[in-house]
Amino acid sequence: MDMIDRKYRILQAIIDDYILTALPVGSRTISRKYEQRLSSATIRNEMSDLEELGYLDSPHTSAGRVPSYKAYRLYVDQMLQPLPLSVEEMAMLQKCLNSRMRQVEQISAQLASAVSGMTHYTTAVMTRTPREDLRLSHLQLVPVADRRVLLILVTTTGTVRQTPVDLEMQVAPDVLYTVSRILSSQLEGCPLSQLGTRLQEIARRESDEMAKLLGTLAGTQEDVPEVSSIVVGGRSNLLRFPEYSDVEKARNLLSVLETRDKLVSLLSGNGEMEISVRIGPENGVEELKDCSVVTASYRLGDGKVQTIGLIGPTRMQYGRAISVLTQVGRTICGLFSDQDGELRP
Amino acid sequence: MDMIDRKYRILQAIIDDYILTALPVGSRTISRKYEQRLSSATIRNEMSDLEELGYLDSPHTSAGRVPSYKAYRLYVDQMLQPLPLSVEEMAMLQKCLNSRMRQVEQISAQLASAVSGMTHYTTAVMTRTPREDLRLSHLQLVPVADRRVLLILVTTTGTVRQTPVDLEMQVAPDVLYTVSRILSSQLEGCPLSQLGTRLQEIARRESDEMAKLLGTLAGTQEDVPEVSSIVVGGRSNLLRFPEYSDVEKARNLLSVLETRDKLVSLLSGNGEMEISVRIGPENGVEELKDCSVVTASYRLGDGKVQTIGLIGPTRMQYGRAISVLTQVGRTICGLFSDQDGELRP
DNA sequence: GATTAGCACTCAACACTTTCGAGTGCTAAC
DNA sequence: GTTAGCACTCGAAAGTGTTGAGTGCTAATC
Repeated sequence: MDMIDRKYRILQAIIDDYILTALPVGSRTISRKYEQRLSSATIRNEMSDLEELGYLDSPHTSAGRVPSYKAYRLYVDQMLQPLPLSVEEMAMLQKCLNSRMRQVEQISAQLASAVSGMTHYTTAVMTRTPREDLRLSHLQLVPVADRRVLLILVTTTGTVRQTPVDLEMQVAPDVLYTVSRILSSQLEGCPLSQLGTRLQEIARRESDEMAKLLGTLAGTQEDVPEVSSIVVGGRSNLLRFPEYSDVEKARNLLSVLETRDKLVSLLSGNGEMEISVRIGPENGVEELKDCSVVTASYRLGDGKVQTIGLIGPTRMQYGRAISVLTQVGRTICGLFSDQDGELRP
Repeated sequence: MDMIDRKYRILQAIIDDYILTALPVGSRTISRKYEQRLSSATIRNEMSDLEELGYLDSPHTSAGRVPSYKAYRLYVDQMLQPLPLSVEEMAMLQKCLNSRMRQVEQISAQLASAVSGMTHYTTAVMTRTPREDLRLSHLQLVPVADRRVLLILVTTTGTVRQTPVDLEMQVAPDVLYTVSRILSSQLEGCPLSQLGTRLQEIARRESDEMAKLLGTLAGTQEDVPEVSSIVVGGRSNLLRFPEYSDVEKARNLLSVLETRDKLVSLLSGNGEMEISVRIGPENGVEELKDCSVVTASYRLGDGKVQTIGLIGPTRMQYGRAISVLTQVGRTICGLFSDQDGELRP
């Protein structure tokens, strides 16, 4: 029996137990539940070593020991065994995402609630549209009121964006249609981010009336927000954990979840289709220094990128969290065969 | 000094004090803080009467007394004095709603966060569109992909609704335009709820190809949800109140706020531009039987109806809540001079 | 007759002590 | 290297008094 290996196993047992119970783990517990061939005294010696190595902390002399951040890091990096979901759970996920939904908001909400239900962790779903990816496919002006039109932009990926525009003069529907057709053909393939500038250019080449119209249109295409929506689900789950039975802590946490900026920073900064685990202070938000965040991003086929984040105490069930997010990724990618963010059964 | 009047004043003092402190109120407190000309013994007698009348409860023999639901009801119905907001607060509200926003979701979120910030109560904002009110003003088909078009409906109030439609055959943009124009003129003024039926009717009079197209369009106009969005803000405020320092209670409450149905029922059922106060069990949601809900509805000019609900403990600052909601109503109605849900500075 | 002072009684909250048990570290024996 | 044994530590839980805010009742006072 390799000694290094044994230390490793004991550390793993401690982390597993602590994740399960949230109670400091004593040598006796390990000896009875995990390493029955070793006496508590032996475990004690090992634990003493592990503490010296920085993997364990002791809250006080006669409590058990608690894993340190370093331990969780090691655990996540090396000790995690894949933990497949049950068939029922996968079916549940599939079913939940299957229902016909049109709005991204709705999908996100559904997803957040399903995932938080499955994991018991608070779940945040952020959807953003990387602007550079969006190119114009079709443009249409629709009359709404006398001097008011709706500018509809269809992108190559099928996303639709609508902007109300107030014109300075009245324009006949037929004219609007002609203008739409000309602009459509001239601007096809133009990145949405450059649409304003391109419209200005075209306007410069046009005569008085038309230039004015195009100028007004250009003016509406300035600030398109990148992050479109953030939905949070399963907040009440936070209060299940004994670490937040202190109301003040819970309140802090909840109020972070109400701060859009902090959520964005929590969910940003990892690549596409990649799962990232940020333990404790790693997540960068001061108030969440003893929370961990597991995030995953998926590309939704229509140019949108969705990031799902699970937020829980540092003693999170990382294996479970990662499995669920992986499966969600597979399910979503399988479903999104469509162009406008609509799900297909 | 009228005796009835005095009882009244004492009850009011008790409620006021309890709302402020959340602590059972004793006779001595009232005698010192509110009715200095009366001794505690006198107050005691009055309180004893009030208890017999059902306005006060005593948690146990030697605690003070606590207002009953009946007392709160009386308080709200008869004792409430108008409590105008400060100039700063009104300015804050105005400023917060003033910023240019396009999406109803955004307005709601902003509003929820502002109102919950001002009142320290959790705030839910529901937006719905009474279907019967919506009538078609303009219809436009926009090509998106080969066999895919976007059906855009503009209502008389200026709301825009878009539905992606998959066609069975490819249709040239010019044809789409012509069809749009004809349908627009034929269907103008048609309530959105009847749109599907009307399209079917027209289809029946048409030839093969066209009938198919119209039939497909009609098929998409079936289930338009009435409640479009619910946004909740200031959840963390709940944990400020000592009544929710019991984590289990707080969790229950939070999880009600995550149940869309319950939120809908909480926010539904009061008329337009009217403020409703539902105390404790009156709000009809079992889990919220010791919460009160103050709601107000406003018509947004574009046919949408927004309902704002403040959720807090039964010892809510009703006066304050009502003032804030009244002011919000005024501000919103002032701002919504526009047709498509966009706010104007 | 309404008001009040006075008194006995109640009960939660707080501080304090004791007990208990789960834990540790160390040492000596296996 | 492993383990049994022992002394020690410390938080949690349970028990104990004390305090103070509260009540209800009665008798005296205005």
